[in-house]
Amino acid sequence: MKPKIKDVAKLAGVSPTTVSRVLNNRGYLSVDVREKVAKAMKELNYIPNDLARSLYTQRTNLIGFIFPTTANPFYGELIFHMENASFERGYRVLLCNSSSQPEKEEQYVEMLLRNQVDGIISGAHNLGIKAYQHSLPIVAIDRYLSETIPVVSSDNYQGGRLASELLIEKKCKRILHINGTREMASPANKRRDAYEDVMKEHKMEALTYEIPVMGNAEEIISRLLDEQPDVDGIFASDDKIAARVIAEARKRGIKVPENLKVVGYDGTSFVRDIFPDLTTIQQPISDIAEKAVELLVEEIEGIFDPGSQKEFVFPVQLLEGTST
Amino acid sequence: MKPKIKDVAKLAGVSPTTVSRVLNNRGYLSVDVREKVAKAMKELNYIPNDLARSLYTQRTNLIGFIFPTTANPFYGELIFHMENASFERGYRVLLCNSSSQPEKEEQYVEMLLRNQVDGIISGAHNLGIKAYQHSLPIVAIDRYLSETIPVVSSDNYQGGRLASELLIEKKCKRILHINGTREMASPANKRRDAYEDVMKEHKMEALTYEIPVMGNAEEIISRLLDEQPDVDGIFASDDKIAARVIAEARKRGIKVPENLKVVGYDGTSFVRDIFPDLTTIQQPISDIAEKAVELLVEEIEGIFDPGSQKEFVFPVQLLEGTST
DNA sequence: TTGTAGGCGTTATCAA
DNA sequence: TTGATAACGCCTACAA
Repeated sequence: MKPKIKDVAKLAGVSPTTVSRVLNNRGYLSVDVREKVAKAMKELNYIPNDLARSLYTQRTNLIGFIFPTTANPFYGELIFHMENASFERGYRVLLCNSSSQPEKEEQYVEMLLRNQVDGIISGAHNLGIKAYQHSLPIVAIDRYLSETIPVVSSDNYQGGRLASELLIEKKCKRILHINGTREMASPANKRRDAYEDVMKEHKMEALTYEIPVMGNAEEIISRLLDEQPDVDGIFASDDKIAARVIAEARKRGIKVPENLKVVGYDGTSFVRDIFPDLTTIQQPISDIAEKAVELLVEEIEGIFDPGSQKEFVFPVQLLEGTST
Repeated sequence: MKPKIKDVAKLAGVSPTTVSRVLNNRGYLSVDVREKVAKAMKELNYIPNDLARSLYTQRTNLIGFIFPTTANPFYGELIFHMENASFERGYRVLLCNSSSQPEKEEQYVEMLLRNQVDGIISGAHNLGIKAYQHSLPIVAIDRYLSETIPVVSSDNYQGGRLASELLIEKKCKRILHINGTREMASPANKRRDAYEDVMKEHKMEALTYEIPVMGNAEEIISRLLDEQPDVDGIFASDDKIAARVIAEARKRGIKVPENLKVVGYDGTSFVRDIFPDLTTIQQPISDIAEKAVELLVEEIEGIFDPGSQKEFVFPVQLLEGTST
């Protein structure tokens, strides 16, 4: 069996309390005892049981992440940075990929609560008021979850403007937008708002092709190119869609950027690596990740009051490739 | 405070034991009591504390994942599928991204042990015998960790052959390979072995450019193209490198595939989406994920004996794009 | 069919 | 400076 504090105590010839003290470096301890205990721990290869500890302390140092999917590098990178930031602060991460079963998001929340997580960071969609009711520290990324849940995001409106204005500068006459549906209360909708505002300012018609959550992007892109033969500029709401637009355009002999200019969104380092030609709006993923973890941990530790500030917005950056 | 079993019991007018029974559906229970308890739980919004339960049962239903980084879609997709498979089997996932601090991998293992995980799935590099010593169920993906730890992987040798032979079929005369260094005991080395075997069989010179773990791929690719003006075929050990080769070649005015043919490796769905033109060897990621979880869970539950079979290899598939 | 009591491994209070 | 004891929330013999 795994050694426990009692075993260490017996071997060191002290009481369990004393062992616990050296473990947590609390109270007065003679050097002698310290050494004896340390030796016994090493000898037994003792590893403390955090379950038992957490049961008593009422703190697990566990954070739950609820995100659509690590398979998408945007979330993958976000999660990578958040996990690092959490680890640095002494927190571990319980991972939930919600996208394969969006309706199970509530199950995930309950599971996290059963596991006594100290807080949750969510970038998923449907997480309603339910989770908040449990009065657990929560931070959202790019999603409005409720009145009192702070949201960390990039400056989506600014990003939408940058992308749209770039296409105008580049003399595009017919600029279209591709985005998800408006259903979810996401700050990402502001990308579309910005696009529409910019179009209006330039007296151009705004038209957005929507891709439903479970929709077939391929098909919608095809349809767009069929229906809009005079399109010469496309602002896609993420890099994956932008890349597909370019692939489909090439297939049809439409030259990018000569005949069609395309701007994406996200600018993950993976896509930058693999597709450096793509013009895109880069989100400061590591800043967002760092901030979200910082907020959550401060909320958990009672330093940050979630009522004090609701939104944390980070600037984006336009990265010009050769697709515009 | 959070309601506990005692509170539920009081409200339902029964003993805590009875509540525990309906919770676990154990022993004999009258319908009447069942309903009363259920009602009380709902009323109090009771959520069981898995910590306490685990402390007693000595099982957490927690699995630790140790992988380089979710930022790489190959791992991102693998982890996505593994998390789903785990969830379906009633297990939750503690996530560790080891790549930012490779030397901390042992810390991660210890952390997982403190958290009393039931098992570990690892695709990281340095995890030595140490972890095995703790006699915890472990499954490795694409890494040899120790004699008794089962390895799940795709058929790397076959993949290496497919890639190399394709380039030969396509009449390439000077075929190079790009891969990581040989240091780690990884089945991925077999991709290189296969390349070398195929070259030998065709009496061609084999030459591999190595990219160290922390190395600059960009630079090495540049050097390769500088030093090897007559190269007309490259087999890259992953899609990211393949894509970079293509980007660099284009920059130099080398036409792909006319003057240079490139084959990648991995074939993640993300890269397929964003770069469908790339010829690649696709790993059956979801099969690997599913198998790894299945093995681990069976080992945890005492069904699978890790001594019985050591390797689980899944076939790969050649996907031809226009880069060859 | 239901309740009592003790224990899972740790920590903190209090006394020595 | 150290040790006995109770408690964290739950589960299961055993008793009723």
